[in-house]
Amino acid sequence: MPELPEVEVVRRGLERWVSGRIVADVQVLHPRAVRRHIAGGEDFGGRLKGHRVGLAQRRGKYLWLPLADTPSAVLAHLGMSGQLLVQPQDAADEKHLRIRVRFDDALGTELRFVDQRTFGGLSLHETSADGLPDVIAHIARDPLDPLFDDDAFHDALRRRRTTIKRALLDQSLISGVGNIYADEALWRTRLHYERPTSGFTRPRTAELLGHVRDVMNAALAVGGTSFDSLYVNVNGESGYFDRSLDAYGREGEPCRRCGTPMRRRPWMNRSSYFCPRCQRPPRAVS
DNA sequence: AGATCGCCCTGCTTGC
DNA sequence: TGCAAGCAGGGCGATC
Repeated sequence: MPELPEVEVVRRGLERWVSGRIVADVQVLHPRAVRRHIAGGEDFGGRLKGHRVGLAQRRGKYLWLPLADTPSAVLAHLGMSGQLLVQPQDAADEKHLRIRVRFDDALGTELRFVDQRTFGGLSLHETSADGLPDVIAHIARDPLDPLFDDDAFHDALRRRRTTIKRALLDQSLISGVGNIYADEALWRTRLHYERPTSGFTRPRTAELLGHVRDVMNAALAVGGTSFDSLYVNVNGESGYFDRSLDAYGREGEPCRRCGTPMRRRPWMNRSSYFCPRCQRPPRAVS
């Protein structure tokens, strides 16, 4: 599943292989892939045609391609299984190919949106003065954004009546943190996922944010090396998930700090992985 | 308005 | 072996 570092790798790939090219034709092969484009697939393709693609942008797990000389952008979310690939035009269609974008040049490659589970999709939206697509105005800056405000995040944590993992996954507070990196950062900070945010001290928030950034940067460092080829590829191919996870998916395996078997708990239709010794529950939560 | 929860989707894994 | 249930999970809309 693509998390923020993988999405950033995709953004860089798009910037290199797609930005600057002019759209010649768009094929929408599955309506669900453009469900956020209310006017439908036909309208989506028609509005892209003839426009030059600007520099690829990203916030959290959203990325978008501005259409040059227009106040609009193609917004993309990869969801659970989405991929954006730059493929040779004569390459065989992927089994779950949803959208194809051809360009008005002789480079011989096309952009493909491939998505097995169809949680992701593309859509076209108006952009505001700062270039942000209007439909993601509510998405907070992500922790790798230089303009992310650590103090404001801390203040928001103190105001909320919620627990820390819910807050980490709340895209209006901080974006780009998914279930995996939330568990990783909490393990590193020795925090239980049900710890109330109202009692957080400034140093604790700072430590947590530091660990969130560390795990993301580590994954980015690994994942950013493998894409320097003709193809923009993503989707867990960084190898980071195979070797470097300390918490996620490690139920029953020894904690890398203290050796205590790690636990998994059902949580919000998901799972939370934690060390019962390093990450003590706040009250009667086991 | 803040918090919670169900739903969308498909392929792999697990269990009977 | 075959089938059903469970699981993965980001984001959004409905609900309280």
